[in-house]
This record gives sequence, structure tokens and C-alpha cells, in this order.
Amino acid sequence: MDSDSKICMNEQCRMSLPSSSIDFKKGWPLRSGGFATLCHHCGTAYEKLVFCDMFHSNDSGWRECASCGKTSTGENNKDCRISEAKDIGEQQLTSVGNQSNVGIIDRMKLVQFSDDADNFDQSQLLSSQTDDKIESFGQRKVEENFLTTGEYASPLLSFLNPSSIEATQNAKSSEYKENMLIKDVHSSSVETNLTISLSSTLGNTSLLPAVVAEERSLGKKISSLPQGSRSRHLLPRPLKSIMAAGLETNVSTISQLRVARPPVEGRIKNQLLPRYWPRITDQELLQISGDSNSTVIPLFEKVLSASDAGRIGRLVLPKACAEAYFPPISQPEGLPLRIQDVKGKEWVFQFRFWPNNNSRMYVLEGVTPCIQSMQLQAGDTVTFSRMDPEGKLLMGFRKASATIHMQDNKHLSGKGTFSSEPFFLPITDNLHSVNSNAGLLQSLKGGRDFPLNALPKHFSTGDFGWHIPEMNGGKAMDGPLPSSPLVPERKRNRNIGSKSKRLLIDSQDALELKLSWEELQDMLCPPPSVKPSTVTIEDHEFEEYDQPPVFGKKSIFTVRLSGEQEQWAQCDSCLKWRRLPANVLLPPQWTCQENTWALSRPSCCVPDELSPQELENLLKMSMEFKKQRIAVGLKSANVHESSDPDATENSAAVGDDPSGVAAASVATTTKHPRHRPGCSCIVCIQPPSGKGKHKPTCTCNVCMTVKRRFKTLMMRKKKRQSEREAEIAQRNKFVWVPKEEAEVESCQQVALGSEFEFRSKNSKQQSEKLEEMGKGQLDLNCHPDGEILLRNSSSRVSMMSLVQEASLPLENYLKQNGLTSLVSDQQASSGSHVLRPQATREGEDDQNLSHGIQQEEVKEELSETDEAGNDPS
DNA sequence: TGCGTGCATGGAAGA
DNA sequence: CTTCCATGCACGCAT
Repeated sequence: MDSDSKICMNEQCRMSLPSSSIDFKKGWPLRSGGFATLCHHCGTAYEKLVFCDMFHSNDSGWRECASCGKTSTGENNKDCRISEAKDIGEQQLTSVGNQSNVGIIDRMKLVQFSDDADNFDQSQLLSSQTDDKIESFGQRKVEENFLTTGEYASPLLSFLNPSSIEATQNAKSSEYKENMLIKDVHSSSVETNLTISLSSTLGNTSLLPAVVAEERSLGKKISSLPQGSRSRHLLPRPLKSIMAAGLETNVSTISQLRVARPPVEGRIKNQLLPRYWPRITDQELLQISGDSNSTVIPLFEKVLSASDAGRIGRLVLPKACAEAYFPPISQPEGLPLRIQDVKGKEWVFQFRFWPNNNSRMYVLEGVTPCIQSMQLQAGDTVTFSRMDPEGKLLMGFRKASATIHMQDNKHLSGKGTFSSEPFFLPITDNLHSVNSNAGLLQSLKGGRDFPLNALPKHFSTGDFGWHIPEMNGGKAMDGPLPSSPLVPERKRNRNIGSKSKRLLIDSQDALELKLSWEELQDMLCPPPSVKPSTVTIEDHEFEEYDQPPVFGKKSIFTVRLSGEQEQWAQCDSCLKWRRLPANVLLPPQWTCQENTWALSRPSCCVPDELSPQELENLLKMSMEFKKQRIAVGLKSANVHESSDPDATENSAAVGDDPSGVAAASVATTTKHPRHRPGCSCIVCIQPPSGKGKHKPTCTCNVCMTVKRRFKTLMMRKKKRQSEREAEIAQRNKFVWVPKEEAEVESCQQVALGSEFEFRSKNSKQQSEKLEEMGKGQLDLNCHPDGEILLRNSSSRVSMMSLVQEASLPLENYLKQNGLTSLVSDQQASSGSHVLRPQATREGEDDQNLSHGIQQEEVKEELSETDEAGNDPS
């Protein structure tokens, strides 16, 4: 509890509150973003003491409830909020209490209140306040909104009459530093209606630079409103009521405005860069809030960077936003944050920070599954909002518009196909097209839902992805679709847990995503009438289209025994399957009437060309192929890391190679699925063959990394080996050998030269080791067939051939380092040798060393092989 | 060998 | 000049 507490203004109440939890201008702040409007204890209408949501900072975080003293996790906080809601519902409203006994800042608040009250309909407020009872929480919410009007108006008014608010803002700013909880949020419900306010208040949008151009026309429309009315229009009102009333302006126009909503709070207002101001239309807000009593408060948004959208799973948060809208954290470990996504799925991200240049860098960790589920990429925008009074954090998104992605109206695709990498599909605009294929997809997928069907219906209304979550104890709301039926509830929290599991995405979810994505790809076709031009970017050939891809109809390709290729498509009208030439690209909606390739008159009356049995077989084959394709794709992605990088570009499109559906599609995997053209990782920058492109003395990043990894691998294997041997030796009759013949794993072990290690003569283990080492032997720069060689050969000759084949620098290294005797030494020894730990650890200074080590390992394997072969026991 | 984690670095943008 | 933050990178663990 703060020592500097404030007292409820009602003298009969005098409830004490920590000053750090008080926003003197706006009333009692709630972490959930609501506004304190009446005392929880005495019912004074001016302030609201909501005990269980007034958390304040302490050394271990912000989790201590200022009133009930609960310290804890988000779960507890959630409970607190629930209890708060109950309390609120039971609260009574009374008239404004005696306000005489308040501190100076409180008095400032009163002045503010008074000023603000002048700006709106006081009678409304007072009548509400003097009501003996307001039973429903909803009613009370209206009250709350009125009470916050002044607060809300302040930032806007500051444009018009800055002096009227400046004092309060200043007074408040110091409080911000005391408590992060209050920084934001009070703008809250008010911001919801900012569009209205702006529209009606600011005829000249230049007063508020963040107001985007879309509202110009509207601004003109309302600019003639008298000043007096402007204030009134600044009043926050429940969005629904605004919409219902129609108000002064065209609702649809208003709701479509994408307005950058500046933070109201002084501190945030000054510090939050406009690029983080949430741009959200009222329509979107309306959709979010739905019919619930909840108010959605846009907090901030961020355009995803490559890092954010990458697989690291860390979303860098703007510092100001993090400190303003997320709970204060004092430890780098941070705390888990529950955030609900657009589908209503609740995620838990770790909100934390890193010390950085005497500052902090805030990140949300574990966002990958969420971002994947929303199919977000770099350039898309993630919007953070909060739903009051629950205080639930919401995470929405906006896909980057197609016009941004497809600059110059060009469309790049992988060679000959459309890449499975972002295809820049303006997905929301095409959702109907997608859905139009859902039926077919379902049939092809055995009736499984097409994932995109699960998207909220308002997806189709714009580029904004919001889903109205189930709120208030699961109370269903009208309008929005329920959570994705593809994600059973039991799966939703799978990624919640230990740190290491945070990034886990349910495999089934991933599969769903993959399938849907690929199926979506399948429906993408180059515009039929457009001839691509070929461009080469970094040795990758791309077909460049002047027009974006179109949705094509899903079809099934077959090859007759005669080798003839054909395509089967289902009529959208009669659902009969028709045979078509393989090279035909169908529109998303296609009927028999459009079957110009039909031998007979194109009509739905023509009997199905496939018997039920044939159709069943066809669909079955298609399904199986689909599975194979996914499986092979995944396998290929995992296994063929060192395959030809020319295959990096995915190729997945229907119609590209209709002749071999399987063959063509199986080849759609990349050697590394997450890599993109231009990726500079070790896999992507290595030469195609992995051999011969780097000289032994090469110190490039690839070589150095390979060496480093190789050394690490070898040391670990040795460690495991020695441990295993120790275990076996202990179990059997130990055969002690001097340390010099044992292997050494670390400097410490080297230092303990007097110790002994033991080794096993177990040939079986040696064989296992050989295989294991053989695997480990494979490296990026080794012969691609090395694994096969290793697997297929246990003979010394084969190993030597491998050595010669893959490790040519061995001889050079051994000669250069006077280690030619090592070969025989190793062969003669029991197979272990002492590595040079320092060099091994820091071996970047000697490129050849790694080759040497590699050679040594090979020799070791050779000797071990011999040993295994020669020692049948 | 991949991946997670923590930290460092440097460019960009704001003060 | 300072701060932010996007990204790189090293290290260690898991597979």
C-alpha cells in the first residue's frame, strides 16, 4: 500500500486509497481501463473505489491489489476483476458527496470536473447521480461514460482550449511516474467515440494531424457546428447508442473512418509516436464490442517487423506503449499477459524486457503461434486494445493492404508458380471467393471445415481482423462468429505453460494452418490472360505478373494410363464432376454451362461423367495425395536442408504442372521452410553442393559456423560417449585406461589429468556410435551422399573414401600441424584422443583446425569401426 | 543441428 | 546527442 494515500471525498466514507492508484483528473483509475466514478465503499458518485482492480507497483511487479491486498498472477487479477464487476452491479449511486475535505490535487480534480461538467449536459449527469439506485450495470456504465466525458474531452479540448486542461495535465503527469497503471487508459471508453468527436469538433483536421484523410468530407460536413455543440459531441457515448441514433452524420461513413487515435494521457500523448496510435474505425469497434456491455479501448498498434513476424516469437513492443498500457514490470522476466486474439482464442504471452542501453526493450514473447494463426507477416499491423470493464487485452490485426504489398501492381511468384510464401493475397477481400470453394474443399477434405470459414464474418467487410470474444463469463454475443471450431477448447491452452513450451503450437493447429494455406495456394492461379515476365533476383528466377493472382477453382488432376493429362472439376451448380483439359484455369465459380470443353452440350443436365465409385476413388486419391504432399513437404523441409538451394522457392500452384500433380506438388517444399529469398542464414548462403565452393582456408561465415558447430557436436558426442562408457564400465568389469587415452571434454577435465576414465569394449555400442557419429559427420559442406555412405558402410575402406571425398583438407591439416602420426596413433589407440580444448573452443583462429578435428573424428570413427569389427565380444 | 534465450549493436528517428 | 528498436549473434539446451 502506498503510504501516501488519498481519502474518499465523501466524509462519511473516508476510505483510503493509495495515491499511486489515483488519477486526479479522471477519477480512480482501473487497471482494466475503466474509470472510477463512485466509491465502492460508500457509493459516492463522484469516485468509484473498485478495490480489486487497483493494483499498484511493488518491487516484485505490479500485482498487489491496493485494497484487497491480493498479490498474484494474472489469474488472481482476473478474479479480482470479476469480483469488481459483481460489486459494481450492486453499487448504489448517490449524489456527489461532500467534497470539502480533499487534497489540493483533489480540488484540482474538482475544478476539472466542474469545467468538464460545463461542457456537457450536467442535468443528465446529475440526474443520474441523484438516482437512488441504478440497478443494472449497463446503466451504470452509461453513468461512467458521462463521468469520464470531461476526461476524455481533455485531450481534444486541448486542441481547442489547451489552457483549460493544462493544469490538470501537469498535475497529473507527476502521478504517472508514480504509477504506471494510470497512464493510459482513462482515455478509454472515450476514445471509442473519438471519431465522432473529431468529426464534430474539428472541422479542420489539421488540428489533429493524426486524423487521416478519409474523414475530410465528414469534417466539412460538421465543421459548421457551433462551438457549443462541439463540446457536447466530445462527450463519450456508448458506441451503440451513437450508432443507433444515427447522430448528425452518416453512420456508415463515420464508422469507416480509420482514425489515428492519439493517447489522451499527457505523458503518453507526448511520448507515444503517432505511428503507434491505433487506427481503428468505429465500425470495427462496434463489431468488437458487439452487443456486450463492454467497451473496447484501442491502445496502440504496431506494424510488424520481420523480427516480430519471424519465428523467434518475439514481438518488440514500443517502449512507451509497453510502459503505458501493459502492467509495470520490474524484473526482466516480466510476467505473463493474457491476450485474446481475433478468434477469441486466448493467448498467454510473456511480457518482459531486456536492459538495453540504460533503458529497456520490451517484448512479448511467444507470439509466434498467435501470429501464425492470424497469418500475419511483416508489414501487417497488430492492434492492441482493451476491453472494459473486464480489462481483457485484445489483439487484433490489420493485414497490410494489397496495394502496399503489390507495389507497382506487380506480383512476384516463384519460378513458374506462385510461391507459397506470402502471396500478398488481399485475403479479406477475397474471402467470399474462398468460401465459395469451401464446399469443394470440404468434400476434398472429408468434410473438414475450411479454416477460413472460421474467420469472423466481418473479415469480409474490410481488412480488419477482429473477433468479438466471448465475454462476461462466456456470454455469447451476436454477430461475430464463434471461435474457430477447428480449435477445440481443450487445445487452446496448450502453449501455456513453461517457458520452453511457450512457443509450442499445437501440431494439429499447425497442420490445419498448413493445409489451409496450401489449399489456398492451390486455388491461386496466375491471371489467365496475363503473360509473366521473368526477372532474376539473386539468382532466383521469378515470374512477374502485372496482376495479382486470382482464385481459381479447385480441381483434381489425373493422368490416364495413356499418359493423357486431364482435370476434373465440380460444377458449382449441379455439383457434378466434369472432365476438362489439364491446362484449363477455371474461375472460382464455375458451372457446367461454362464447360466449353464438353463433348456434348454444356449443361448441368448432362449426366455425371464419373460414376459414384469413380468419384469416390478420385476424391480418395486426392485426399491421399494431399496427405502425402503435406507429409513429404514437412519431411523434405526437415531433411533436405542441404539440398539444392535453387529449390528454395516453393512452387505450389495448380495448373503449373498439371501433369504430375503429385510430382509437382511434392516438389513444393523448400529445403528450409522458413527461409526466404535473400535469407542470409547458413543454410541459404551455402553453395548448392556444399562442397568445393569454400576453400579450406575460407573464413566466411558459413565455414566458421560449420566449424564451430562441428566442434560443439564432437565435444558433446564425446561427452555422451564417455558418460555412456562410464556407465557401462561401472556396470561391467571396468577396464580402466589412462586419462591420456580417454577423451577430454572441457578445460576442467583437461586440468584433471590425473583422473582416469574408462571405456567400454562393447561392440554394439561402438556400432551405434558409428552410426551416430556418421550422422554427426554430415555437415553442410560435406558430400551430400555422405550419410548414405556412412550408413551403408562400416568398412574402413568406405570411411577412408569418405574422408578423401569429403575432407580433403585433412592431409593438409595434418601435415601443417605435424599430426600425420595422429592417424596411426588414433588407429592404434582405443579411439579416444585429447582435443585441444582451447583451440576447440575458440578455434575460429585456425580454420584448418576444424577440418583437422573433423579428420580426427573420422579417424576416430575408423578406429572404432575397426575395434567394433575386430572385437566381436 | 535446430532452436530458444539473452544481449549487443547500429541505424533511424526524435529531442 | 539521445533514445528507440530492429536485428544480429553467441551461447547453451534439446532433439
